[in-house]
Amino acid sequence: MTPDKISLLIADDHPLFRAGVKQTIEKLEPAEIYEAEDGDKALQIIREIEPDVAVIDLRMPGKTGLEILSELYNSGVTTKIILLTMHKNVNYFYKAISVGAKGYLLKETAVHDLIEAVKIVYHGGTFISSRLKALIKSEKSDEVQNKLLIDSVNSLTSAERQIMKLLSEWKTNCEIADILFNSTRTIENHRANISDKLNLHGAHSLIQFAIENRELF
Amino acid sequence: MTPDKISLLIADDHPLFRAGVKQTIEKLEPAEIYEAEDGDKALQIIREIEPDVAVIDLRMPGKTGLEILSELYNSGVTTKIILLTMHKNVNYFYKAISVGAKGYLLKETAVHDLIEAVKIVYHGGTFISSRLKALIKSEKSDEVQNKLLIDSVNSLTSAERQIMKLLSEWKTNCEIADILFNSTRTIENHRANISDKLNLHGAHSLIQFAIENRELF
DNA sequence: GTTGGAATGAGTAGTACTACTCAATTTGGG
DNA sequence: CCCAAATTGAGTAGTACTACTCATTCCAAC
Repeated sequence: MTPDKISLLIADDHPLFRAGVKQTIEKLEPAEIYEAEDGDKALQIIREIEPDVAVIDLRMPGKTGLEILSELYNSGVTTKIILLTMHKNVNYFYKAISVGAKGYLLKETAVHDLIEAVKIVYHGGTFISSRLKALIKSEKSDEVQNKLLIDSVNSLTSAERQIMKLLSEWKTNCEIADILFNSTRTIENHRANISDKLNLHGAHSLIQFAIENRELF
Repeated sequence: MTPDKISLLIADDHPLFRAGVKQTIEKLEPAEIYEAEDGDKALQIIREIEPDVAVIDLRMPGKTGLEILSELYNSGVTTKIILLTMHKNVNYFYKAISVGAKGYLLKETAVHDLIEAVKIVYHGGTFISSRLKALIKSEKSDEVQNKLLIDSVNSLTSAERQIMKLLSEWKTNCEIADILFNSTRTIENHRANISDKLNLHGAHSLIQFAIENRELF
């Protein structure tokens, strides 16, 4: 089917998982396979070798998959990137798409889907886990809502982003104020503005969002 | 080295990861390999087939690895169980050991370590990721402290456990009170007792512990 | 059949965060 | 240079949780 060997990067910090992906691909498709165990090495290999396709884990030591996508977006690199993650968080999916991901696969996905995704993306298409598609449709949060939510997250200022990062580490307002050399009142005001932008209300809704979506900040 | 084929169960909800483990073992060691994609199937296979060794993920749909260990503890089943998880949480490790795990491996572990662990455990020994051993030693929380902490967690009453479960789902005191048909004051008192047992103090320390150690409840 | 743990509930005081409004200063881009 | 956005800070009121103390009921084990 595919006349030439596909060159492929597998980036994941779990050696056993990389072995699974590698052997699955090799068994069914001739391919030149590169491996990376952290985000920095993955980025380096993509820039130096420009493989046809890269299958990248979202959460890795060093740079996350989303950070790699952001850095390569509009950089002229032709490598097509598929995110492969265990996170069913739809916000991560919308973020990935918004920074140029060509595919989004859940780790719970069947072996067959990975081959399919690599082929399709290699030929210029896009691939999304059917399980995730179902989630997007079924969930109470409808599609438009979530796209808007990602736009809101992207609209956060750097001070606001900083606070979300610290919140995702369970820091209190007091601690954040100390770290940023600000008054507690300032942090409180930033929090209020963030909650406003993200349409969050109630007790610990903001810290919950920060922790459940920490890769977005 | 090993005269007879080892029979081995691999339980993990990620097909690609199972493929990695399976092929890694098969390449280097003759083995009869079974697979399970969730906790219930894993438990069923262990009870029916009693494989020599079972490599089980901590977090799975259905029963978790820790729940499987608890159910099999003192049940007479001879299968030796190795937990294989990405969680570096030392509390999970101490809990696993306290319910009879023979090995505790991090997913970031080298391929070689898995083979080693299976062999050692098969022959009656125990195996712990060197990375985790390092963590246990280095961390500010010393070994004795953490063992005591697990004893404290195990000493929680059923009402207290229930509250920790609900807290790990970000429920507020108000919501928990409604769910359990209690007064908010009762929940507050239970929370105080739990914080006392676990030696937790300050703002959101209890909900943080509940979320970061949810598999313990 | 009493004793101790568990579960239930309350009083009171203090801290942390939310939910509004308002305002001064700083800074980057047209 | 100027304007809009970002950053910084505060007033006030209310809610959620912490940190103690204390009391009642229930149940199971000795």
